[in-house]
Amino acid sequence: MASIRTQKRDKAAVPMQVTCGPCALGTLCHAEGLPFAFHSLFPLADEKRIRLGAGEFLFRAGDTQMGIYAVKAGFLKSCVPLTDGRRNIVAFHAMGDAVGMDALGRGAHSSDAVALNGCEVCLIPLAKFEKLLEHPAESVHLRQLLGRELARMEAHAAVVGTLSAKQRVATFLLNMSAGWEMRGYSKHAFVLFMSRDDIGNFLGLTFETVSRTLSYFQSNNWIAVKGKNVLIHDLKALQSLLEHSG
Amino acid sequence: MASIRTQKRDKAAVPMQVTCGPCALGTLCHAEGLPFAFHSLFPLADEKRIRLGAGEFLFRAGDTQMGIYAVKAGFLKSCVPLTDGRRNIVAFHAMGDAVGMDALGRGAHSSDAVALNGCEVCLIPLAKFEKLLEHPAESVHLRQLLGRELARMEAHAAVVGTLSAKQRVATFLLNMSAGWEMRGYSKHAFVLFMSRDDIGNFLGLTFETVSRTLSYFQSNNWIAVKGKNVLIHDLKALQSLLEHSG
DNA sequence: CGGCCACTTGAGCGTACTCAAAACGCGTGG
DNA sequence: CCACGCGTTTTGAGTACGCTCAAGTGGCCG
Repeated sequence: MASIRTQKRDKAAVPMQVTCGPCALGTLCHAEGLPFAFHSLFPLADEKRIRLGAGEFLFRAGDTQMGIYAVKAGFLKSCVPLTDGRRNIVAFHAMGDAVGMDALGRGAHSSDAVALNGCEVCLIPLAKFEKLLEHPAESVHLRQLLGRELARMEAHAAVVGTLSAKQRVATFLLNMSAGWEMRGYSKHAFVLFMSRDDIGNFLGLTFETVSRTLSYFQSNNWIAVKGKNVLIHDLKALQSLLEHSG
Repeated sequence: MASIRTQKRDKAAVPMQVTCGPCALGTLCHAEGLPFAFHSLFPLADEKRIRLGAGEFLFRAGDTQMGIYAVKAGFLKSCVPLTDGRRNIVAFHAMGDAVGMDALGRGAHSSDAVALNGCEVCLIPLAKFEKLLEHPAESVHLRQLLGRELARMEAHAAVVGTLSAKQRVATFLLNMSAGWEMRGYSKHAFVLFMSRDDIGNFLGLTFETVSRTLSYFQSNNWIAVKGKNVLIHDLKALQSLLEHSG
């Protein structure tokens, strides 16, 4: 397993001071696979940049919406509050993602957005946003973005509602893999940017079950795991887990 | 339990021929609690009305999007296909709801929409839709609708991902109750318009568990159930189920 | 009345959870 | 540099919740 590097550079790579130079937002705003020039919305965003440390809140559920945020660097999670006080992670966000759109309904956020590590986001103020959307093209872009997010959330609800633990973790790995590939990185080797606890919370499992399942995949030589470093040896094996119900 | 009527009129009430007269869409399009005049979008829809029998598809996952649909009468469900061939219900739709918005991302639907009984929907063709949205007010309305739907789906993902069976069924009953109240009906007495199987599929449970849980609630005198007829005696008891984790 | 379908209820099982302990990584300080 | 301590992760053992399989009930329609 010499090919798995440790992640020493994690914090060094995001030293709380991210400049726009290395942040290739211009090209990576398409990273979501959007069929349009999403970055046409975001150059404006430079005027209001926000830096967050690990664990800091971008916004909290209930906060009135200031605008929409574009992730320039680092990673965040979206958590919806439950009636019993717990929080459930419903999405992870990486470079190029838009965050905060669920507030467009009420004008107030229905979820928290929390930085997983040092990260930087751009705020597009609501007023500017409205003005920008007077252009039909941008208006269509936003609708597509929202539609895509809605479809993604529907798929996630189906995953946590029906699949077994092994299937959920496999789906998670495959989605991470596809996400990195879409951003131009390897689909076989990547670093999980969240804890086992976060993965479990996201998938509706305990962190012990996540850990056990990853170990199981590794014992089958489908993957290699070392801490947050993942190496996928057999994508097809993971996919085939999803093809048979149960 | 004499106050629970049987549902003899179910099919008679929706006899495959719904006129616009009894369908109070004009006022009920606000039924979702939208803070705007949603019906300003939908008068146009009259030009293309669609009637569906129970079990008929409004559209299927993969179909190219023709437009957005407004439910005028009856009930539908949205189902996302899983890789193993099964389908998972991610939403139910009633009078006044908009259906098909998850296709705005790809231009193709990512879920099926299936009629639960005889029902009638209005199609707003995509072209007309785009033209209508040139008006800023309507554009904002649609964004709010999408944001609301997104927030609702996030909440649903959290429910099926973290809550126990009793909590899920309680949440479901409370949401049904709130939905009927919002539409001007009783929040204590209503008719479930879907089967136990559909409820289970929606909540990530088996229909046996749904049935057992309803019986349990009834044995506690929190509700009365007879077939699809529900009478809620103790809303607070159901709510208190959600206040303590586990 | 008979058949069908949706629903209810029961008994036993299996997956994922709970509780618990040990190993590991990482930052800090001697 | 190594020792220490904290938090995360791994692994284990027992439990419980919801699932599976199965029988029985009730409503509806031919």
